[in-house]
Amino acid sequence: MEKDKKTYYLTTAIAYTSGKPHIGNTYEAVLADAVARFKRMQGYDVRFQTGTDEHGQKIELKAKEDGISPKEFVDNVAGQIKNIWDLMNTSYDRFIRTTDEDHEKQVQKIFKKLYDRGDIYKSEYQGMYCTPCESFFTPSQLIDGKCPDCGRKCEEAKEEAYFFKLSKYADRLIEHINTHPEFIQPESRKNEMMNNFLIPGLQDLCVSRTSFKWGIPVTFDDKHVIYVWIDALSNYITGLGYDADGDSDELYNKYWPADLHLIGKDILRFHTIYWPIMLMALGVPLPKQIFGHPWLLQGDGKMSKSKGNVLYADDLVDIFGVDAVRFFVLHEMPFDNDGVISWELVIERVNSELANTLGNLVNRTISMSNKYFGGVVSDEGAEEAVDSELKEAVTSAYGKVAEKMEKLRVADAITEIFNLFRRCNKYIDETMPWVLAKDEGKKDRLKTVLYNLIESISVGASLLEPFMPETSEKILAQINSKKRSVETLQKFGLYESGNKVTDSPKILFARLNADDVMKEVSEKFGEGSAEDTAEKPEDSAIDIPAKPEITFDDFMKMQFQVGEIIECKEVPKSKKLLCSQVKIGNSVKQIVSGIRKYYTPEEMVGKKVMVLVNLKPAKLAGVLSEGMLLCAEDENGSVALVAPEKDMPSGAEIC
RNA sequence: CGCGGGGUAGAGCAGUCAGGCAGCUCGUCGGGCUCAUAACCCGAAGGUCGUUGGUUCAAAUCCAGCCCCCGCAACCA
Repeated sequence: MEKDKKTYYLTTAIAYTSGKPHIGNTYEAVLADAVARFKRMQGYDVRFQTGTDEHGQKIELKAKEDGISPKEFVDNVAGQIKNIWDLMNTSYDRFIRTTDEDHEKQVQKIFKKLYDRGDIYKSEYQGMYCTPCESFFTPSQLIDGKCPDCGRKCEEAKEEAYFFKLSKYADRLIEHINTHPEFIQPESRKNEMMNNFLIPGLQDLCVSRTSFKWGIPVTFDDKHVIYVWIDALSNYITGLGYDADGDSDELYNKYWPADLHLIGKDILRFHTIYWPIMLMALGVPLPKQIFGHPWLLQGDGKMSKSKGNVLYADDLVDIFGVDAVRFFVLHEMPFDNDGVISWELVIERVNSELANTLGNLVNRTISMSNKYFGGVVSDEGAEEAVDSELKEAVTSAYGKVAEKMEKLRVADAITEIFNLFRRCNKYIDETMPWVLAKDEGKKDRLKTVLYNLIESISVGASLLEPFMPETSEKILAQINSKKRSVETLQKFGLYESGNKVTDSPKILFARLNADDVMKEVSEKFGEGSAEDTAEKPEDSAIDIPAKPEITFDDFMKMQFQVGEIIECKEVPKSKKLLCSQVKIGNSVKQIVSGIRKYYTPEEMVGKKVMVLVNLKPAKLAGVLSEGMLLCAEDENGSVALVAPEKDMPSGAEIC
């Protein structure tokens, strides 16, 4: 039996362990889980892999800031991510971490193999180099020709690095994409990749770094660590026990090539270009499909990061429960547009779909069964014409859902299931069981009506399992039934006649009062308004990386003065820039600042602020700037101008 | 002319690739019902499909221009 099963291997992108994942990241895992569960239901032998991407400079730095080792740092974050995935009931088979020993070992082998085959070669990376910081920068990153970190002079330099010959395989990849229209999904993305990257021509990819240490070392050249591409992408095969020397695991032989890589639309390029080329170079078959899903955005302005209330899956679960959150992200995500989430929207969905349509249906049906027949549900065969439409809706539901799922239209699949529940509610109105109950002669008809309802709910609940596993189970338990197989979902009348439903139905989803929920939310996670955030000095302290010590002479080189803003307007063609005329003593300087998001030109005028006067002028968005307005900046990039504490004349020196 | 996404009823969206009466859910209003979680069922109102022009018997849909919003990139001196 097992051998005959068709396999289905799907993966999510691995999450970067730089911090706690928000609801958008979680969406991907839940989406993959729904697909995985649905495929299992259809009888596939499914393998579902997810995990974390744990190397890189950013993590090295963050760990340093926290005063812990990178490994401790990623252990902590990966733990959080895994907890959230578990909380969301994602049924992954492996949670791979790029720091897993088996993964690291294979990545080294893959790198070596590509090198041995001549697809990776050593060359030089050119750029501007700051020796004290040991960092490379592109010319555009430099601040006035100087290092953006320490302000010292950078020099044109070369660093040795390994490069991967993408161009060699470009033609083959173009051919593959053209002959496999299903390869990149949604299809609109295909043109994007072709036009922007493949057709203009691929540049060889830099695949190693010497500027940081937190990565997998190149075995034959230990100055280098393997950069993210080869490290992270190869998780899809190393997680199955792929071996570059040909001694791969059973799992690999069984499940590769993957049926689906589910990823965010932002990383489509890496998965549809770099990854396939890597596989071609290794002589490994390509995955069948790569789906770049849209993003889940936080629509409500009230939930900005600067106010500290970004949406996290665990907070949402705290308020709404796992299945309500799963339902929301799966159902509210449009297929190729970005979706929106906010507390209010979740409340509305929970009330209308989960509480009203589904919860109430189950509850009223079970209540009637108890009220009229002591919970016993039996089919007395007293059919009437109205029944056929209900039966048709029930038996055709699976087909409709499967059709949507085939196209990964998960939201539409859920809609189909809820259409079934809606149809059941309508059936209750059509048959009016409470009227039948008053007529002793209609007893058989009443029994049959309730039987039809319970049977319909049993099918609906089974269909719900991939999307809302807990709810599915709860409903089936309440009606004393089991999850149906795909075959039996398409037949009506398989609920065991004479069976008894629970005599104490539990509310599946309670209706929520928006005001109460919002109150709870602000008590638990938030602070009411932006104004009173200031009274949390403990939390609002932030640390930034220390810069090298400077001498008093260095300090004295800088001239700070009080400046009065006498005129200010937005810089056309820019989004963040304001151009101010600043009166300093008796002269006026034009200064451009990137603070448009936080100050309007009107409120700038008249302010007396701290100005760095002797900064070399530079052009920003084509406009000359002759100094710098000093600002305080918090961790979210929100800024406040620095002003003298008492009124001082324009031009007063600050020292 | 940096790259990309979007603008369809009060809200959230589908429909656009293959042109053919403008649709779904929520909300609002009216009605019905009372088994149920003030739930359920029926009906109605509500849209210049961002804008201008073009192609067509016919355009939300195809073509061209313009406006606005959102990401990214750049720039945040």
